[in-house]
Amino acid sequence: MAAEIKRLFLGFRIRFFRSADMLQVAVLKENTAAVLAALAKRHYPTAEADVQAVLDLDQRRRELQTGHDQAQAEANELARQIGGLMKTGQKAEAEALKIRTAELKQQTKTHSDELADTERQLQQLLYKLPNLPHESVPEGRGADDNEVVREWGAKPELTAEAKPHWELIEQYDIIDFALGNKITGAGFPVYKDKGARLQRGLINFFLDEARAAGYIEVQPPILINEASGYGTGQLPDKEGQMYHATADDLYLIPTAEVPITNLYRDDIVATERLPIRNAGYTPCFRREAGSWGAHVRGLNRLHQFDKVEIVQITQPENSYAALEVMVSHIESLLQKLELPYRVLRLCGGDMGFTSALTYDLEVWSAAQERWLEVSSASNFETYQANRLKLRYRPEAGGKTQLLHTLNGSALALPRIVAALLENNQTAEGIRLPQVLHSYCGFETIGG
RNA sequence: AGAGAGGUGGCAGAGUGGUCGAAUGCGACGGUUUCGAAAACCGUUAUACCGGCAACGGUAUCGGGGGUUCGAAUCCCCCCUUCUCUGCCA
Repeated sequence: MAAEIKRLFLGFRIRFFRSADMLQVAVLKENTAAVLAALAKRHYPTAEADVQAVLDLDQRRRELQTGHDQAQAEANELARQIGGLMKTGQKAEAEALKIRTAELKQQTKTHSDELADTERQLQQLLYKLPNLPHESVPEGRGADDNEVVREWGAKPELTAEAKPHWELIEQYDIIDFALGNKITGAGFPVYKDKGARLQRGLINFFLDEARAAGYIEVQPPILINEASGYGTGQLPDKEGQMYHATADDLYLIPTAEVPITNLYRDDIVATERLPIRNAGYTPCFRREAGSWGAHVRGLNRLHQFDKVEIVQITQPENSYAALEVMVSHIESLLQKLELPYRVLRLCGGDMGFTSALTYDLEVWSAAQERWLEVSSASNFETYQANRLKLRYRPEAGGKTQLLHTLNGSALALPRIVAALLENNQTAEGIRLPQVLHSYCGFETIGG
């Protein structure tokens, strides 16, 4: 799901976040060498030039800000004096002051135009820079360089007659792509009978587990406005990946992370509310333009799918511990579903743009004989919080500081369903894992 | 969807062109008082940026954006949003 995260987070915003940077300028300034080293791990090509340009633009920005403020201060003072003169009827004196005022007005206009321009350039540049990888992120350029942290479970031995899930769903008539084609289009399957009930059971199972793990359930809107799209980074660059309802200028969410994380946009969170833990089930919509290929048959890639997402917002010193706990929660789901899986720590070259550290979880799909990504859990540190203006106050009366945001899928349904069907197929039908029996109201499909 | 009325600091609520970041009340925090607490009294109580070691000073922000003006919470335009009535609907 590294690619997925990348798709989701490449977009950036300028207009809504005048002073929000992606990487904080102060960090670049004070730790230039460390930043450059971290960007090298990402194989980010123009790091040195970009960082230098950021520092130069920031310098320019300060100068303009100072100039603007001084001119404006003088203008404000003159306005006060003119007010006093008008009151006492000294018209001529007031008119004399207006001459200087007109000058200052021109000056502040020039300054603020230039300032806005400089800030825009600075933003664009900062938005180009990816997050800095955590020190534990392995070196590497692509998926082959990801580090397998651990594997769990034994891969099932299937018979020669074993089928991939796209055949099983037809055999048992539980998921119907042709019907979806008729009413919507490709990639919008219809779940029927036990297929539909399995979906519902999985969603309830995931939500109940999340609640037991301390996550507060939320049910957010699945259409979001432009500001939210920019808040978590889907817009504007990845606009083409979201469905856009142009009549109302709203977007269908590609993941619940967008509305849930944006819940806390512009907040200064009271310390006693931390950490924030939310879980939410939503359908997710992705246009997946240009990403279809021969290996994405059946449930492997859809335009609409269901997912339970978990989100955490923590104090900086707690975020990496929180990430580990999130991953073990996701693992516990897979273990209860009795699906063999492995945990990958993504390398610098494969990691999503906004992430500092990402774990992907993949289940073994026995009939396809490949690993399927079913979850991606990331710590974004302050990268998203900076854009969201999501802060807290470490000490009463002290300065605000950015929080850390994290999220993970727990879990995305389609590939889980694919693996459940394939791995558990027998001559007598598909035997569901014990934990799902009460959730679904049946134990087998077919047979 | 149509008509009308609103959107001000943590909350409530003044303010309709001039020194207003904004009265007053409540809440919160600190202090005085008290054995302790309540009450009373005094004080503090937004965010961001710029300058400064700091103290502090400056700038911006009264739903969002633009405009008029020497000067805008206050006037004008557009948008968002809340409430009431009508319409429609699950």
